[in-house]
Amino acid sequence: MDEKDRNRLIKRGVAEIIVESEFVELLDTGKPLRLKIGFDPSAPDIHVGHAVPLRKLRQLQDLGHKVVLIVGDWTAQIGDPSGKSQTRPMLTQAEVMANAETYMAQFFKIVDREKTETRFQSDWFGPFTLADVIKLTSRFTVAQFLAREDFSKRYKANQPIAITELLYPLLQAYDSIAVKSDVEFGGTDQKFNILVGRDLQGMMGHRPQHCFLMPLLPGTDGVQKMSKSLNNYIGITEPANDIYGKTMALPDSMVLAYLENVTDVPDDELDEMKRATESQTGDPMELKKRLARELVTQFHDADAAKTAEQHFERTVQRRETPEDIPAFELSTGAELNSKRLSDILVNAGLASSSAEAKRLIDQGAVRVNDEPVNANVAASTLESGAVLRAGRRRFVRLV
RNA sequence: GGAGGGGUGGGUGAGUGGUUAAUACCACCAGACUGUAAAUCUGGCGCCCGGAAGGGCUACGUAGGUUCGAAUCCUACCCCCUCCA
Repeated sequence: MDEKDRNRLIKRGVAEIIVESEFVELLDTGKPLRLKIGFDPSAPDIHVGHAVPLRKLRQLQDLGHKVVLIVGDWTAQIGDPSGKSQTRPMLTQAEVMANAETYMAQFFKIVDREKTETRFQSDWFGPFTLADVIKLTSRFTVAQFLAREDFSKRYKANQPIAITELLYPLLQAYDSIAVKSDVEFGGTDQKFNILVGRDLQGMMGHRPQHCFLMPLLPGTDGVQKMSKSLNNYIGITEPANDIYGKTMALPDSMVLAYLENVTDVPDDELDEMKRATESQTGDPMELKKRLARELVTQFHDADAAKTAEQHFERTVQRRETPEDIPAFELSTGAELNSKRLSDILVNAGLASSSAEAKRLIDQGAVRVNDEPVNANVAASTLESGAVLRAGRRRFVRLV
């Protein structure tokens, strides 16, 4: 591996490697490594933020290394202490399996299934006894765990910390023992947990794993990290138009970070983009379109990217009506006569309640055949074939 | 076990008997502007009925109660935090 490739591997889209020099040495031995990554089967939607570590795994797989995917069916019941976590509802075995399958279907859109070993925590935690738990917990102190930022912050702010939450890093650490991992992957927020695994391995006579920490991608709001619960995410299974549209709605300041971390735009091209952005000689919208195309191509294909771009240019930039819009069947006769525009908006899914529909009408967001409609007219005035629009991007063709 | 503080809309957080569907900020939605975005400005932001005017219902941890009227008072319960043990 030449210098350039190696740099790309250990620098781009990587926040920190612990210990980097040792990891590089290990890599150079050519020995196939066991790359650990885990997930909790509680919220199985993978978004572009998750793609950062997954893409890195893929790169390493392509060099001959093996991914060990851990289904956290025990840790899912605790919930990773993110600061707001509540005791989570226990998942049934069936729910765990269903979630795991949903997750893996997405996971393997990025990671190579052939070079992946999937393991369930219950394999080793199922037979765990209280004696094992005590032995495990006795290796660490409360002070060590309070060093973790989440915990210390909450502790100082008089917010509850459940004892089970303290167990979370321990379980995750023990996973590393169980699967004999050489390297563990995660976001920078996983630093503490992964290091506990490294420590535990050392204590138990295993070779300590290296920690591969990836940056947390900011969400579409440009401020907080991307997450489903903040609704600032781009899901990798979302329709092409949505991926494209959400990308275009990103603040300009996010574009380079996304290009660097979740696309394969060549390094020198990326450098050129950075220069152009800094000197303000580039075209920010073109750059963002490039990103949007890259993402759609990655999670769908190049054709879908082209179509999505055309759709965006037509509907958002030129505010025209797109070509293929969902049809909504108007009822007929007496039933129709008793309804009004607001009812149709709700039934067609353009508004979530009739109160919202009326608000949209009042605010001039509703158009019929591109003509604003400012009154809640009778539904009978609507003709089939007409295009009903609410806001920028919600359309329906009446039939 | 004891003493004290607290639970309000997606979030933070006002509100101590009526003009409170509930201040403010954030988030969100729509409109204007625009290069997509950001910024800015304007409006909105529980649900239902009604063309509208307006009306009704539900909501302030849970369940009861007092009152013409309760997020606000009372009782019980649940949960959280702090200090003491």
